Amino acid sequence: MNNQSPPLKEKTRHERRIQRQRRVIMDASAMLFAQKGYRATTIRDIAQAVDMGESTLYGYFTGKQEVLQTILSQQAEMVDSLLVHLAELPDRKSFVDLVDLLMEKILTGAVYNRVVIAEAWIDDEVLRGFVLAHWRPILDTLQDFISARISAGIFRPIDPGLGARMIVAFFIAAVLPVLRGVEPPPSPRQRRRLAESTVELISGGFNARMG
Amino acid sequence: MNNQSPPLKEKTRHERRIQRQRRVIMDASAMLFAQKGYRATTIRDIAQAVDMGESTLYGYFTGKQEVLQTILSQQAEMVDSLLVHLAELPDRKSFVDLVDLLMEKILTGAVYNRVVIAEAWIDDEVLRGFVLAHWRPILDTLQDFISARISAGIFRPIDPGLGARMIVAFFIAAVLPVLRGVEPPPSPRQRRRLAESTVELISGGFNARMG
Amino acid sequence: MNNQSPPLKEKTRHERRIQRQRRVIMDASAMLFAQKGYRATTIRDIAQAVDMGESTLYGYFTGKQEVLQTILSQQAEMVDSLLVHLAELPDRKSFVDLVDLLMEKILTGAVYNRVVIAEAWIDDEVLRGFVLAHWRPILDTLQDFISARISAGIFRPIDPGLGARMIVAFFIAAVLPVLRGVEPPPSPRQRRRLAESTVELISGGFNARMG
Amino acid sequence: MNNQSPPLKEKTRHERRIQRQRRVIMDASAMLFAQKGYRATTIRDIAQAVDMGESTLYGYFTGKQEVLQTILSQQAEMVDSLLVHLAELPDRKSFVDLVDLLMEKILTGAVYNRVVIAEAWIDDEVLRGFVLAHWRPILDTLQDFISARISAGIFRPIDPGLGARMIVAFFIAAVLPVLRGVEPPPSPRQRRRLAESTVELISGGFNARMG
DNA sequence: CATGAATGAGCGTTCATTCAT
DNA sequence: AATGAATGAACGCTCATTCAT
Repeated sequence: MNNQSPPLKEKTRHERRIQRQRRVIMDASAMLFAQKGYRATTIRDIAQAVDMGESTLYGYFTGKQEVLQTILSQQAEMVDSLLVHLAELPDRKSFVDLVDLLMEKILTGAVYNRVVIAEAWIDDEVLRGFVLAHWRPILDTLQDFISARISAGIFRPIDPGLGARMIVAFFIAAVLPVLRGVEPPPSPRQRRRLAESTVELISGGFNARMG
Repeated sequence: MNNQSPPLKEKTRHERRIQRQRRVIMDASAMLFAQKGYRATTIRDIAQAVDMGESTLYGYFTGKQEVLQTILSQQAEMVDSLLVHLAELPDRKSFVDLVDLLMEKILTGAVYNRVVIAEAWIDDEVLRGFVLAHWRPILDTLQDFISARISAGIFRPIDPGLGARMIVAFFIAAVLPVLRGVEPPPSPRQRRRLAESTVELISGGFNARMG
Repeated sequence: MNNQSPPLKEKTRHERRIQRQRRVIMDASAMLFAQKGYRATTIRDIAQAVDMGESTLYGYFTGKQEVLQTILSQQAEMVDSLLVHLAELPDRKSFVDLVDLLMEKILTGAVYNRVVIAEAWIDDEVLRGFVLAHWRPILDTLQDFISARISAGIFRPIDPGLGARMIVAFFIAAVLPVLRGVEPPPSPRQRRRLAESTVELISGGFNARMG
Repeated sequence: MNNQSPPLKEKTRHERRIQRQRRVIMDASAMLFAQKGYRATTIRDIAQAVDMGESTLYGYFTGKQEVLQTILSQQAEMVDSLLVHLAELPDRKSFVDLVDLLMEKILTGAVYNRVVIAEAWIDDEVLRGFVLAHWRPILDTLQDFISARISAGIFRPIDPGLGARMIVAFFIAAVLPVLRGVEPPPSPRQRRRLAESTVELISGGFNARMG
């Protein structure tokens, strides 16, 4: 029999329990941080939301600050994970896939991103350490993508920097209302259609083609 | 005796003084709210910034909350004032003027807008009462503007809602880094050029024209 | 069957185990109480020091308070045990032996005594119940000892109370730095020499003898 | 008239008020620290003792810690002030004056010294930074004093280090019960007599002079 | 018997606001 | 009108102790 690893399993079970609890706390905290802001959210609020004693939380996090830090770090990792996909995309798949993927990734865990943005909007350290630092490679990749298409004669010769920023702009415009919670998250179908429209408009612009 | 108007004048002078002080307090507060967030900014911080006693502030505002409310209201009025200009623009002036004007208005008092955004991002009441309520007419106007151009055959038949959102998207992309303070405010020249590039890209898209 | 005494033996073995554990816990606690103070020492500190779960400690003591009480009681018993030796000493052995013995007893388990002093210095109940109550007989014995020597013409006629206090004074001076941990505990040889010097000075004073 | 310095006086008045309040708080705190220990004394205890709101205390001290620090520093200064007197004494005045002076200084503000001792007994930093550091010069002076008397043939040739420690020993023995509060502070007369007895015993020892 | 998890009570501290001058 | 002083309410956090396994 394979009962050679009970100690491992035992440990894993315990650790899984802890991880599960941390998740529960983080989810509730993110929800509250998103709705009221980090500062205005009290430990009591969080404890109430997860139905624990306040002091119990301190068994899973060293304090309110660490809950936020963990949320930020987790989202930073999420952003990093985008890069892996992006790097291979431009050649193999269409522009639409790229936009669709970015949207999907961002909107998954929308509440968490709302928290990240809220903090980054106020705190320089968060902005630089967690947002700019991790998004920069994405922007660079986009810029390379545009440059390559210009070289290939697919795009007309525009400033790649401005171009990259514009893609991000559409992005933000599409995604912000959902993150903020004024629009419901789109279904995969809706998201795909939005991505297609977006790419079409970016590609062709508003202007009518002259016959 | 010369007591014809002195009471009036006295009162006016006094009121002007009060208004001046309220301005000073609001400016300092907005600066601090922008940098540290409303919650994290203490009355003591503000009093120190304007070099007054803490309790003196209560002679000009009923409390910290009212300082914020006043900032929000003021910026809501600013947004309303955009509408007046916008309403006449589409016919007389170019698209570029429109974008340029919007940018200019938004970036004037950037700190105030940063505060508005920070609060609206967190507080539903602020979002609805001060932001959505006042920006909605602007969006509608943009949508009308696009519809009109489609009817006129200038734009190709796209969804006007999506179009309006895209204009706002560029807008946000151009303006957000300045509001956030990661980019310096552009000079009028730079702003104009940015507006031109933006409009050009919106109009023509990225794609190369086929011969 | 051989179950005549097993229950007894079993119980005894068990009790010994418990006593051993209590000792371990008390030693670690005394160390920590001495270094950081009773209040500042947490159950967690103790548990960590003895490598047990925190709640396990409650199987051996009813709480932190009882650990302290046990330490205090134990040292009170130690002081009582001094009396047995003292009572017979003055006649049979020299003054030096007396001082030496006291020093040895006090410095054995120095950490425990440091804790006792710390508590007695702060808590009236501890001072009266554990320190004064048990030291009083020692002081009385010393006083009797001095009175007897005065009667015998060995000491000159001084106030026996003041004399007893002075012996204790030398005592404290010699012992306090070791208890406090600013001096290492003396070797038996060093202790003997210190006792001799002390007694010599007490006997003869500082003054040079006039020819 | 001498009303040229009102601003100075005004400032002084305000500062005096603050100093007075700090004194009140320190006195009450020292009392409580002495009775229950620093750790066991809560801000609420202190606030209650001085009949203030808890938060009011923070207008005078940055926290509980600073109250203790101030007490410690103050007593350290007191000890330093002893040195000034000591330096001139040995030649001009008698040994008795020296002992009497030391006693008086130590017993003035006995509660404060009790707190200092309590902390020094537990906290190494306090012991070294506030006690040893400031008492060392006193001990050195005593040692010099003894050496000088030995050279002059007044004292017999004993170890000056041991001698100094013995003087301190008597000192501690005389003073400790008062600091601890088990004996009332002596009147100046009583103190003088105690000093005289002490010096006599130190000088001549217990032993009867042999005819 | 041993223990990690849970928790209520309470701590030191902050701060928007009010009060007395 | 201006202000330093005062404060209640609430916050983040700790810890001795209990509980469930």
